[in-house]
Amino acid sequence: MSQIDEIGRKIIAAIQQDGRITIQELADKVGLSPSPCARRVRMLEEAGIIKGYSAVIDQAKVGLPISAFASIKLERQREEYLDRFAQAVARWPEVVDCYLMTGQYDYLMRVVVADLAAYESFLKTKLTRLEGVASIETSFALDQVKRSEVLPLG
Amino acid sequence: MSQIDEIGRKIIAAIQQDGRITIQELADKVGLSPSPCARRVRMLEEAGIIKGYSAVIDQAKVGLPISAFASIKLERQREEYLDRFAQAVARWPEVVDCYLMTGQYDYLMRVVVADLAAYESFLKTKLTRLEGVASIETSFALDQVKRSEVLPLG
DNA sequence: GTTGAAAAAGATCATCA
DNA sequence: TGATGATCTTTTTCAAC
Repeated sequence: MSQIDEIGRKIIAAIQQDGRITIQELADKVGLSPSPCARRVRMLEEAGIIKGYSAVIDQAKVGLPISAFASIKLERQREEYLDRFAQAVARWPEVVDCYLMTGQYDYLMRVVVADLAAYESFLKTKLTRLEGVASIETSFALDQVKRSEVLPLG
Repeated sequence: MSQIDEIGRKIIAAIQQDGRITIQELADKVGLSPSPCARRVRMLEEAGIIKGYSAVIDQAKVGLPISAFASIKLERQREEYLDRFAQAVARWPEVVDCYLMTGQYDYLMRVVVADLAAYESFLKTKLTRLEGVASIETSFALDQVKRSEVLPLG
């Protein structure tokens, strides 16, 4: 399963950097001929290692300059609350990332919005209305210092 | 610049969901014929709205199950420190996301590693060695509840 | 795993409305 | 800005090595 060899790592690295690289270029880059290279990519897709492909969009340029980080505590970590929370989060498009955390908070989420008013609205009409939410603490990002699409393989 | 019309928004939404969608399919989906659709995609690329394309990789399946969130305070928010910090972060592949923040911390970063030992090593050999870092607080993600590649456009 | 060739699919470009 | 059709590139699939 996670028995990925040197060539597999090279493919994953290259395909993260350019999700639209052609099989020929990729084959060159990893030192393979096109056929086995294509076969390997297909295997990575079928294994779920490559989950999909996406265009990387400039948030600010599409009118969404704000990333708000909300740290959330639930009243109790009851299974029921956790499930409901996950379902709600899945429905809300503003929430682009959400993690179940160790430590003093239960969740950390990144919320992408156009302005503070939109964040206010997200809080009032969605997050605070969810049952079981005990507290919310928000920090705002002033600037994105780094965003890498490439995982640190070997 | 951010004068994106309905079709532009549809293109951006669709191309985030599938970064390898063909121009034909995309054209169908947004109600255009292939040529003008391709022209629009190229314009979005040239405007930097589409920054690139990437394969979405399953972190856990490539042996990187841990996301650590480090909140960092600098000694002083001197320009010099900020620049150096940004440069260091750019060099470290473990740091996949990093934001300059409002509030009690200066930075929030997500660090992707194979295990706690690797995070320890990241702290010891890299982060704590950087001049100007006053404090580091880490929380670990137990689970990824959501990760969306799609921004909440209109 | 490699090579090479043929068929199918997609992208691109000039041109016209 | 959008549509159409010709051309070129790329991908895929297949054989044989």
